[in-house]
Amino acid sequence: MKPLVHPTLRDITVEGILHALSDPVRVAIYADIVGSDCSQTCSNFVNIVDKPVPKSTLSVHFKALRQAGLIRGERRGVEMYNVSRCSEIDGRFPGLIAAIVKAHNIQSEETRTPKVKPGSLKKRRLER
Amino acid sequence: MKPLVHPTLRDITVEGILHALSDPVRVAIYADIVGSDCSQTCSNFVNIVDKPVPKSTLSVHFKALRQAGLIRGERRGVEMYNVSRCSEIDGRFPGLIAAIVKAHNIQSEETRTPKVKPGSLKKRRLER
DNA sequence: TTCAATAGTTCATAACTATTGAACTAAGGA
DNA sequence: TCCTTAGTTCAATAGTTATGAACTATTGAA
Repeated sequence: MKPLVHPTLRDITVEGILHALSDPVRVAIYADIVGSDCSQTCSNFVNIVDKPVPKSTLSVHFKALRQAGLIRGERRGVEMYNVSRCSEIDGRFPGLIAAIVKAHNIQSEETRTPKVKPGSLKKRRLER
Repeated sequence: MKPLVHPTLRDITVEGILHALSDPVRVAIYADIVGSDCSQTCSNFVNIVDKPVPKSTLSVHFKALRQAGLIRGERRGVEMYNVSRCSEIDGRFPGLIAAIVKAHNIQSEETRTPKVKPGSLKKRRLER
């Protein structure tokens, strides 16, 4: 099986990070990985949003997060464990990851307990 | 001519912001608008990156920034003036915009004065 | 060693999104 | 009025993404 590729810190770009996290599924996965203190397998995230994410799609999302330099993946047997590279990234772009994850959490919290009357938002965020 | 549409603060999403700023031309335009104290017309940005940006493309990019809620545009005669909505956004997602613009500036600075051997970077950013 | 189960990847294709030249609109002069 | 300038829209094309189906790789059990 092909070895996993991870960009060096220098090859990580702001645009790449923002693009990777501009997808609702990927930002949810990433916020979860950043917030957890142990590494996580792909299939933990099948139900990260309301609708189950197909495993081929999950695989593509994890590849996108790896290639953006946001996570590091390691195969262990049949599974793959993923950890965040946020402390590395923080050395180069201080505060960036924290601000994005915080904003994501604020938004998720709003969606979970909306201040406006439920259903009045045109596009509810977790729908696809 | 069609009136400009701007989302309300509530309708702005983190994903929308990240997507809008995941394009190298748009993030450069936006960082410039945030960093300047007066409003800016579209055509000021034709040479924001090394290669001139066609005006139809610029128009689409400004529409994307407006629809993401990042800027507010106002037609004045034949021109359009644009200002950042960062203080509004900061009320909802504190520190997000500042962190992204700062990271963009760090990256631009690195590219302008590379630590690695000159010429080894694919895309050098020209100064304006 | 063979089989089955499990985790993840690859491929093909369909659906979507982005770029841009050309034609257009609208405003402000001369 | 006609010209110029600023920006928009359209249409063609190029590029990207999502996902079911088929695949590989690893593990454990029989």
